[in-house]
Amino acid sequence: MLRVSKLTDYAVVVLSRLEAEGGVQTAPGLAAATGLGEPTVAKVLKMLSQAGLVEGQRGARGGYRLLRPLADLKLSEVIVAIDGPIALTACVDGGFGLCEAEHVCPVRGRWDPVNAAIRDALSRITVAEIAPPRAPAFASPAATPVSVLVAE
Amino acid sequence: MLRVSKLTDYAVVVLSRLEAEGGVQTAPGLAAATGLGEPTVAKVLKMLSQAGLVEGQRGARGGYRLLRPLADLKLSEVIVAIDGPIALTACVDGGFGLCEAEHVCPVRGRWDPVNAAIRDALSRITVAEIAPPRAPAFASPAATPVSVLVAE
DNA sequence: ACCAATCCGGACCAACGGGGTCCGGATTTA
DNA sequence: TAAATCCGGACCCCGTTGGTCCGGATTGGT
Repeated sequence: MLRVSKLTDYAVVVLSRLEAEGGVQTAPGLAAATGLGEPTVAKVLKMLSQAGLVEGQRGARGGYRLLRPLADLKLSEVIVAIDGPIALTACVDGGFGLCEAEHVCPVRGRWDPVNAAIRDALSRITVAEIAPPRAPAFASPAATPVSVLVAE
Repeated sequence: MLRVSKLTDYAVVVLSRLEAEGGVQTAPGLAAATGLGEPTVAKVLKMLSQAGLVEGQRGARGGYRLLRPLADLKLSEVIVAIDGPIALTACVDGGFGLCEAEHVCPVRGRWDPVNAAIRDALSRITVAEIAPPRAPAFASPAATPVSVLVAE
């Protein structure tokens, strides 16, 4: 499938929402605005915070704020923040001790150029490019019964 | 992690072995030559056969043979054969009915250019480029002290 | 004509990781 | 002091992946 995790997808949504609204926003607020689960959004924001893509401010009136505009944020950075290093195989750029049969593995290190190509491709795309252009966040707060749609 | 499945990795190994040896080879033979499990190799070959990358010949003296030289085989073809369509998210190029919240998903279709970029990158690499140039088991026993480095 | 070798198609099962939730603690504001 | 909020982790459930196995079909050899 060659998939990124759903969390990465969510991260893009949350980030775009952060930029659309601007300023400092709480995790529950972002959850409500995006229609995602509150604990899930919190988890995503924590990861993004650890990666230095957003900044969390504690206490009452706290929340998260964007550290860089999305136009300066590479997609690869988000993927790395959520999914970890970008590598198509477990043998990450010739690392040792990961593969039990690495001393006989005939493709050791040969995936490296492939990984590099993928990283390069994902570095050329910014989050702003895949974030929904619709800045208007109005989105009919009561008219978006996401929970209803999802609940089903 | 953005990983391809292990099976895809195995496929590259098996394919490279197929080309290195040439002609028609049996699944058990390839398993022995690559050090992979026999049922696993058989499974990989079946998938590659269904995808039209190799051809299986039944009966005694049967086996598999390569239909195209590895230099003409794109890496993306192998990945598609084993892992299925290349798409980073479940929403494959705007397909419907896959995501339960697609009506309200703000990033619907926006991953398409990303997927295209990945496909493009993987299409520019041939299997021959990542296959080991040659894999004679007797090649350099002393020149591969990897097992010593691993020391486990 | 029979048997052995081999591919073919599918079912089956165990293990790992992802996705989602929850809780206690730390920190800041009112 | 109390409320709001982030922080760090533990926890569990489910789906997919990886790996195995079996019966059937096909082909070549004896």
